[in-house]
Amino acid sequence: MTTSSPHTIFHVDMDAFFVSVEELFDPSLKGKPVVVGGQRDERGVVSAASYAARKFGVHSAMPLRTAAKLCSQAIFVNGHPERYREYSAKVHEVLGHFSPLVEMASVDEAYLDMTGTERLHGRPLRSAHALHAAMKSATQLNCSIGIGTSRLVAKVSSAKAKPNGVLWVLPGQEAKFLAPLDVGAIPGVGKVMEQKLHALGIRQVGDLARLEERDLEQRFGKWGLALAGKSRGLDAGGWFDNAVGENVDAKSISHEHTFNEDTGDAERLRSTLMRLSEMVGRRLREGGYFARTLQLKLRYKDFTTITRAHSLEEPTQMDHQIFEQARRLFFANWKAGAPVRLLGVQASNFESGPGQMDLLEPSRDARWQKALAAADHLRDKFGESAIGLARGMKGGFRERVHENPAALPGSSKKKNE
DNA sequence: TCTGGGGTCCTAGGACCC
DNA sequence: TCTGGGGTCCTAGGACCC
Repeated sequence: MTTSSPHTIFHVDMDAFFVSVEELFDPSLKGKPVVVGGQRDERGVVSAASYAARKFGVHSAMPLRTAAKLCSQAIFVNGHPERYREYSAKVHEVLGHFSPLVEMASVDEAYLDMTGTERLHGRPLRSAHALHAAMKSATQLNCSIGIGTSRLVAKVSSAKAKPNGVLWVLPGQEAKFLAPLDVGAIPGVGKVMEQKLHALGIRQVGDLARLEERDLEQRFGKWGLALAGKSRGLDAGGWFDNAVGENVDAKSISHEHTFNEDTGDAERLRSTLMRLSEMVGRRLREGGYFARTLQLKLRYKDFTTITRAHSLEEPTQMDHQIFEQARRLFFANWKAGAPVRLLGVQASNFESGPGQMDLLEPSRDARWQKALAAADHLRDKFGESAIGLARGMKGGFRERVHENPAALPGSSKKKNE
């Protein structure tokens, strides 16, 4: 982003989104300590907590069982991803009335480039309040809005505006606004980086801004350089540099599953890999992606986790090819019989289309494509359980797919909700 | 406390080629 | 004979985000 004529960026963040949506479906939840993400005795983490629950120390990403201990009277609610998608679409629609440049950063937050909309919508604070009101009347949901000259400043200020507020950081005031905040407030600075900075006596963003760029680069490489810019309110590094609304293609598609209880049952593990492979294949076909690299993820009881990848000669989007690699990688690396906590399958390294078809048997791939298209169609029509391409499921057993809100990107928030 | 699921980006080492 | 260095691809792991 250039400095010549400052951009006006809005960051719109829905307040306690999952909880608020659940309240619309069950108004009796209002005002109570509510935890969304699963039941109190389940393996899993909190996707969202109501403000009443947060008073007990419950927060996103915390194990459900811990939340139950902290707040025994909390009401535990399973997530409903389809509801969140539905409301996310409503949110998106409202935002579209305010700027053509809207970018949903996750289900419950978005960036808007409001540069040059003043003639239509008025000054930033005025349009933000109009947006806030329009959001409430269209969705019955509260949001908070941060306004700044960069994504970074808009995002940090929306966090400061919570709950249900609007905050505008005037052009030129970015460094002053950020200076007193803890370094952990900078998006991209997590626990590890925060500790490293604290160890150097750097606690606030202002401390960071006073350092020489070169020193930061020497100590932290590329990321150090970006950090120097961020401390002054600039969008530096990675995704932040993209223009708002710019379409970015997916880089990977993955599915993973944590078992309710660890299992060393080879047949069960195999059938889970099959199901995950089908889910990945399905999404590849929906998106029109062909993947060259397939990766297996394996987590044991003690949480040690390995990933093993393999790149194919020709990219694929077909279930059986994905499964073939996942299965091979699994049985080549699994300590046979060892209890497994999690399995995952990931596709990446996308290319635009399939390469050479099988010359010896040109009809083979085509037949598969056709069969899969038909299966996808049936699933669309009758639901996920209508059909399984899973062959050789001797146990006759499939792990049940249970709808978890966390399956949505942007489902939990470690901070700043 | 006992740790989900779906992503992105970065680093680092080794293979391989020139 | 000993010893380069750059570039690219692949793989593994980890920090971080929502």
